[in-house]
Formats: sequence, structure tokens, C-alpha cells
Amino acid sequence: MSLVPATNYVYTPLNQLKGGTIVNVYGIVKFFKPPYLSRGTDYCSVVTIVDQTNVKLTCLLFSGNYEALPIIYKNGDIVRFHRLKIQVYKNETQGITSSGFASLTFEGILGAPVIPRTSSKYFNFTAEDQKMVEALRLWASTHISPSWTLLKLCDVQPMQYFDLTCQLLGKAEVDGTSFLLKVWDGTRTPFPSWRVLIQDLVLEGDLSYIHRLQNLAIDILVYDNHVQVAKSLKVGSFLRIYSLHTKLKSVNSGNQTTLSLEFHLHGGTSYGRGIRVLPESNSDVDQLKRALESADLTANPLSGGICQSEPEDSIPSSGSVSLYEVERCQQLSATILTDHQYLEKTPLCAILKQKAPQQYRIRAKLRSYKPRKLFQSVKLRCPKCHSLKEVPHEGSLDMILQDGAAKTPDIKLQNTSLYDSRIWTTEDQGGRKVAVHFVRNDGILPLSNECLILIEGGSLSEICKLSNKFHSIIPVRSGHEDLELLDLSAPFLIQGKAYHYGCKQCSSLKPIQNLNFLVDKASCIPSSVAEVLGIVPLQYVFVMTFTLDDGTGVLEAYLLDSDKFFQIPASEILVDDDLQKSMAMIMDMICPSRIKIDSYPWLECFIRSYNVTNGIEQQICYQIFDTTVAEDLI
DNA sequence: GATTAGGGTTTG
Repeated sequence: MSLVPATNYVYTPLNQLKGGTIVNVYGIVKFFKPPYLSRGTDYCSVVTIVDQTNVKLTCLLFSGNYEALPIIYKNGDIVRFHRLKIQVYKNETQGITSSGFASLTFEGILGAPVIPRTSSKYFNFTAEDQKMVEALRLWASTHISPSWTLLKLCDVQPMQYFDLTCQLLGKAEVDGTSFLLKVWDGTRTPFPSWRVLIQDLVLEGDLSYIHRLQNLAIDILVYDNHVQVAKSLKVGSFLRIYSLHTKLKSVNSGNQTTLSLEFHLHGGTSYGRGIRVLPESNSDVDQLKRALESADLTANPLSGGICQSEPEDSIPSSGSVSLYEVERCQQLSATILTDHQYLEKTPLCAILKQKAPQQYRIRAKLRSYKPRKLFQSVKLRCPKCHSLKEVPHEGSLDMILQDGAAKTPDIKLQNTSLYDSRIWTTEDQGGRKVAVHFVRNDGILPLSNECLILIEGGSLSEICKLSNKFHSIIPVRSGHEDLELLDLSAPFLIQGKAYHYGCKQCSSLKPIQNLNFLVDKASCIPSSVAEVLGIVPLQYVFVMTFTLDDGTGVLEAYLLDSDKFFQIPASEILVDDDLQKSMAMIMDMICPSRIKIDSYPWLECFIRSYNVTNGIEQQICYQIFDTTVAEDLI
């Protein structure tokens, strides 16, 4: 292979690069922009590589000759660069072509033959090179996850960016900034492709063949800088189109909604957008040819992407389900169902047309959610009357406790068979009196960490201090004949950092002496205290609104959850920094604000619809049930 | 001989 005198090339590991030097490097392609015409005089290709040192290097490669740039087909390919200049830009080391730059590219697949791709007539290739490639392949196989951007048309989903290997069937000018490519890969999209309107006779290609392929052919619009490239493509050639964008469009006509899938190659080169012609020798082209040959042209085309309107007696409409069935969901979901796995998925567009109440399994992305401040999502809910109440914050809680305990403790109510009492008089607060009643258990005072105390006249900060020491605290005041509970605006029980509240509407308070009925007055549990005191305890819940989007429609669903969805107890999150961090991390995972929605994870959810009326208008609302965040996210 | 671009999605 080598026709030049053997030169002993030295390859610098990527963690040992120094600015101002010219080096030879090997690396695995992590990212690349296929060569495109720059605004200057040259073609440009940006390539990021990584090697066994796990250090990345982004390289800016220029050449007046398209073929001279590395022939990279996919991430994971292995490249060898000779005479790469290392420089520092914005504090980052980068590589750039220098005079005499040359490259070889290899497949990155373990076990594949090591065949260099290059346009150079003469190049050096030795047994050492073979070893370098094999070592990089081995390292990549355990250190780099395979990229999943190469998809077949049958596997694409609405709202997605992917790379497509296909054959060009036809092309046509649309207008100055966009150009139409008709392509196929032998498989059928889950929704029929849109049809871009073009003037008659402008299409280059075999129109009758394209018609015969029906929905096996898709329409792609390419924009701006890609128009020139598209114009130059030859019908029949094999292409890889990088970062192709799908969008689902629904078109209403009468009472039927037709869904079709749009394909766009947007302008610019961000994220490696572009087109590359694949040679016949490419192994993916081999596979593609086989798929095209065996494509079933006689198969019944899908009946059309149709959501039937208002099927009142069935969930969901059979038309839409069969379509969605075709969509092969290969991506793992960030949430999973805890039940109802037998249900078929329903697209949101179908749900939005149906009457309530019904229940559905859906697959959607979390476009946005409210409230944005997660602590605001924590509420108190009555399990009996279902009313929701804000959690009193520190300031108002202090006021509630002070108001409730404005009365001086009544000496007649101290030291009973139930409790021993002690009184403290504050020195600098006008002689405010605080009474603490230590509740006996079987006539004996328990150890403080097991002891239930009743407190009269304590401030929030005093109660906080006592709650560190004593097991349970019940704020009380002196009544006519007995100690009594404060108004239920105040917590009826405090245990450590946990504040337990009761429902004002549903509770009917019973005398404090009923604490005698507690089986175990030491280490008492909230539900028992509530029961003997006639309190319906409020439950801490997360209340959030999720805006869900599956590409067919957008739907707002409520999440009302105590601990199942996030697997974080709502009752503890306000007093636990770590839990708050966990929840913020989960929300950031399922709705990452930094990136576009297409890259968000899918959520599998179970939702129920129900009717809400304000007396005049009826509205359908949706609530999420029986859904939980997948364990690998927690 | 310098420039190009310097990864991080359109809004059609």
C-alpha cells in the first residue's frame, strides 16, 4: 500500500497536546459536520475526536478540495490525522489543518476489516496503524455508547432529529430558499409523509416509479445552504442526510383529522446538519440496497393517518391506535406505568376529541410544568373533602401559634393524672408564661426522646427547639374546663421537623383528655393522635400541572401525588435539602430547559379524563395516575 | 496569503 519511503510517524495522545505544535493524532469521531462550503474559499469540516486518554479535541479542517477532507460517515468512525496544527482558542485546545494535512478514516466496529478511506493516492499504512485502529475500537467498545441517530423510516417518531440512509428518487426546486428531495429506504413511516406542493414538470426523477412506491417515498424539504448541495445530487444515488427533523402535522378537514409526517433539513450546519453521498462500496449502502429490493410494494398502505372524531363508546378510536402501534418505541421512557400495561397507547389528538370520563395510556414529552418553584408544588390535601390548602410558611405559622396561645396558662389545668406540668416565665417579653405538660405513659414519664408534651404559649422557635428533644409536641391552650387544641390553622402535632395539620371542615375536635385512649402515649404516631382527638389529618401532596406533548397534540394534566410519582414523600421535601435536590434533578431530567423538546425523554403516563363544571361551562380535565419516575432516573 | 469556523438543532 505504501508507495512513499517509510516515515516513522509518532502519534501524540490527546492529553499531551501543546499549542503551537504540529502533530499526528488518532481518535474516535465523537461529532462531525460533513464537509460543506464555508463562507471563505474552502470546504470545511468540524470533527471532534476522543482517544483512550478520554480527552476530546475539536478540529477545524479546511480544504479547497472536498475529497481531501476526512471521509467520515458516522460517529464512532476512527480517524488518523497527519500534520494537524494545535492551537488555543478561547482557552480551549483545538486542532486545525496545517500545510500537508492528510487523513485516513476507518470503520469503528470491532472485528470489521481495517480498510483506510482516503482520497490520497499515496499514504503510509503499517502494522502499527492496524494495531492503533484495533486498540481504539476495543477501547470504544467499552467506553463509548453507540449512537442511535441512524434510523430507518419505520422507526422515526414525530418530533425527532435523526440521520437517514436512503436513495434519492426525485428532486425539485420549490423556491429560492428550499428544495425538495424525494427519497426512500424501503420501510414505511409510522405516519404517511407530507406531500410538498411543487409546480408540474419541475420534478426530476421517475414519477411513475415514485407513484408506485406510494407511502414508501417521503418528501424532504432542505433549506438555505443545503439547497446548492441538493441541486447537485444525482437521482438514484445513495445519501446520508444528517440531523433530519421530523414534525407531525395534523390537518383538519370536516370532522376528520389527517396526520402526516414532515421532514425538514433546516439551514445551517449546527449539530452536523448536512448531506453526504455514500459510495456503492459502503456497507450501509449494501444493506440499504437489500432493503429496497425486498421492500413490499404490494403491502396495504396504511389507511392514512386519521384520528376519527368523537368515538363515544370506545377508548380509544381504533383508527388512531393502529397507527400508533406502527410507531416502534425503541427509546426507553423516563416514567413507567405501575399498572394498566395492557392498555394500548392513544395519541393526544385522539384524547382531546373524546368525552370524559375515560382513561388512557399515553406517551408524550413534558413541554413545561407549573409551578416552576418546586416548593410551591407542595400542598395539604384533605383525603375526605379533597380540599387543598397551602402549607403555612414560617412567618404565618409563628403568628398562628402566638395568637392561639395568647392566654395565660390556667393553673387549675396543670398537673393532672395525664400529665406533669412546668411553667416558665420569660424575662424580657413582659413575663410571658410558657407551660409544658409532660404526658405520662402508664403513669410514668417516658424518656424525653419518647415523650409527648403539650405546650401552651410557646413561640415557633421555642417549639422548634423542644421538638429536637422531645418525641412529639401538641400545641394547646387553656380552655374553660380542660386544655384544648388550637385552631386547626396550627399544626395539631409536631414531630421533629414534621408538622401535621388537620382539616378544619372535616374534623370535630375531641377533648385533650382523650389522649388517655392512646394505646401508647410514648412514641405516638400521627394517625393515632389524630384519631383520638377527632382530627382528619391533611396529607402532604405535590400538585403540579404538566403540559404534555406527543407531536399529535398538547394536553394539560394534573399531577396530584403524595409519594408515588417522584418516589419522594411530599411530607418530607420541605425540610430536606437532599430530597429537594433529587426532585429538581428529576424535573431537569424529564424537562431539561437547556435543550429543545425533541431531545427530551419520552414519558409513559396513565391519565384519566373527568368533567369539571363551574355551573355554566363544562370542561374536561386530565389527571396523571399510576405512573412513576423510572428507577434509573432516581 | 488570509479567510473560512471555533459543534450544541428551525421556527420554513
